[in-house]
Amino acid sequence: MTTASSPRRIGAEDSNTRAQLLDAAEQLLLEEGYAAVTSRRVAAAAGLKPQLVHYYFRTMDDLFLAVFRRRADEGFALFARALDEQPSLRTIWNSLNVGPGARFNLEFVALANHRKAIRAEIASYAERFRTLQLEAISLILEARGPLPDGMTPEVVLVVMAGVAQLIALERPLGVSGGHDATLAFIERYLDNP
Amino acid sequence: MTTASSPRRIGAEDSNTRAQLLDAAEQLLLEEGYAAVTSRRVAAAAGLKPQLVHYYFRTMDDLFLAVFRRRADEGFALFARALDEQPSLRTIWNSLNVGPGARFNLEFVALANHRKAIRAEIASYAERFRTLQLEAISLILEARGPLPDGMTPEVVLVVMAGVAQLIALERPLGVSGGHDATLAFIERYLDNP
DNA sequence: GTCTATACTTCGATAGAC
DNA sequence: GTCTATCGAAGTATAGAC
Repeated sequence: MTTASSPRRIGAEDSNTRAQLLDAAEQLLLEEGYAAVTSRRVAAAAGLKPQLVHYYFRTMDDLFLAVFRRRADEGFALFARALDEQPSLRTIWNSLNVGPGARFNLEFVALANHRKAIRAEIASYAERFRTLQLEAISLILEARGPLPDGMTPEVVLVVMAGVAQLIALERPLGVSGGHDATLAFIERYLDNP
Repeated sequence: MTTASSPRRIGAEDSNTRAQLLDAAEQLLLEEGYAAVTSRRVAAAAGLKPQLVHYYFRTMDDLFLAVFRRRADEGFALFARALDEQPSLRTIWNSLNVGPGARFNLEFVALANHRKAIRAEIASYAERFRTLQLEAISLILEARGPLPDGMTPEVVLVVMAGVAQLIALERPLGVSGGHDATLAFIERYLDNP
């Protein structure tokens, strides 16, 4: 998890305290945005001293990366398993951050805009995830028969992902124009090829 | 622009210095994210003293709001005018932040997640914009003839907005899977009812 | 292996000088 | 009407004590 060879010592990866810090950082990120994830605030939320953050994570970037990886690995595994059990359009739709994971995403993308290390990690994860989704949706749509002209599986995936993300971004703001109608439209498509 | 009655004095709204600060803040926001927009960095970018930020904007929130409003008002006016000249699906598609305005949007939405005053402003703007878009797209689609079952003008608008936003978010990260195919699909739809 | 004392930098904001 | 001197709080990070 540490970025490079460093003279300073770093806490054990399986430490309980470390996990508490990760939890606190994740919650802060979701509730108040990445700018609120500071060493002091993370520590305070975990009931620990600020310096401990730097003991377990050499830099704040290391902390952000650890938070991201934990969620990403979990999300990837969950999706792969769901796909294995039930390879349907609905499983793919459910994987598209309609829930709380979307705000998480938003914060990381915003963060990635000005932190190189984080950008690389997010991009790599997003590519892997999209590839897996694309393979799955191609098989599923193929079984349904031919698609309208120009509408490839890629297009269906990007449209679903876009709609899911737009709604996830707007809903917390209280903007909801057109959401219900679009969700209904997608529901119908999921059920009915 | 100031939030409330305050004992402290605030610089004139048409001041040249003030405009320079707004420009600097906007550029920083786009290039480095909202967390980089601090009084000191804004001032440095404008070649001015940090305290001037607080002279022209009582709080940093006031500065953010001023930056947002300037762009939002301009965007709204541009769109209304474009719509008047050429009321087409393409005009609506072009208004959906495919360009540089998207990152701007992203930063503000992220910012809105933890600043009440900003959230209210953005939500109100988004609603107004969406309403105008919806009126326009309804007229345009009506003229094209009946839509497929369940696909209302709202749905078309949300889908287009979602795709535009997804691409705008992913492109700077270097993620591009499915973008080209989807853009081609939309192009075809814009031209060809 | 785990945590604390501490250095140094940058932040937002105000009061008051020109 | 415009800008400067300055404060107190918060930020990241390191070296070293238990």
